[in-house]
Amino acid sequence: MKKKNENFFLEVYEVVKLIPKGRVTSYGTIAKFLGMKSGARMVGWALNSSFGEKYADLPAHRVVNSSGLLTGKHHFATPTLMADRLKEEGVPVEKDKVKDFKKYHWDPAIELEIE
DNA sequence: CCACTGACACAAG
DNA sequence: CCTTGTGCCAGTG
Repeated sequence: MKKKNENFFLEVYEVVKLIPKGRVTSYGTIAKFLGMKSGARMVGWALNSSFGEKYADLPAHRVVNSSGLLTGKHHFATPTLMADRLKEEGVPVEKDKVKDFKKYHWDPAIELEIE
């Protein structure tokens, strides 16, 4: 028997860590990339489950919802940390939302294929 | 075992 | 564009 979907967590972390600077992705994209089409919630759950542990290196601020909205900013140390960090990375944020999200959207299934 | 919750996504109004 | 409702999987009480 397998070890449950624990591997799923690691996959999420890996993908998130692979997100290049100045780029953002969505929970649904990661979920789909991992094969969980409807597991978008699980992605966020996975992050929240390990956020603050050894995965502090996890750039969760680069992960937003399908609309580019910073839904998880409330879980950061400060609600402005996420938006502020994205701006530092070079991603314009407008009203807790990534500007030109489509343009900054990073898709592992595609980007990783090109590399 | 059942009910509620959650860093979402999609459809309809 | 915004709000509401439903579906999804897993965890917690």
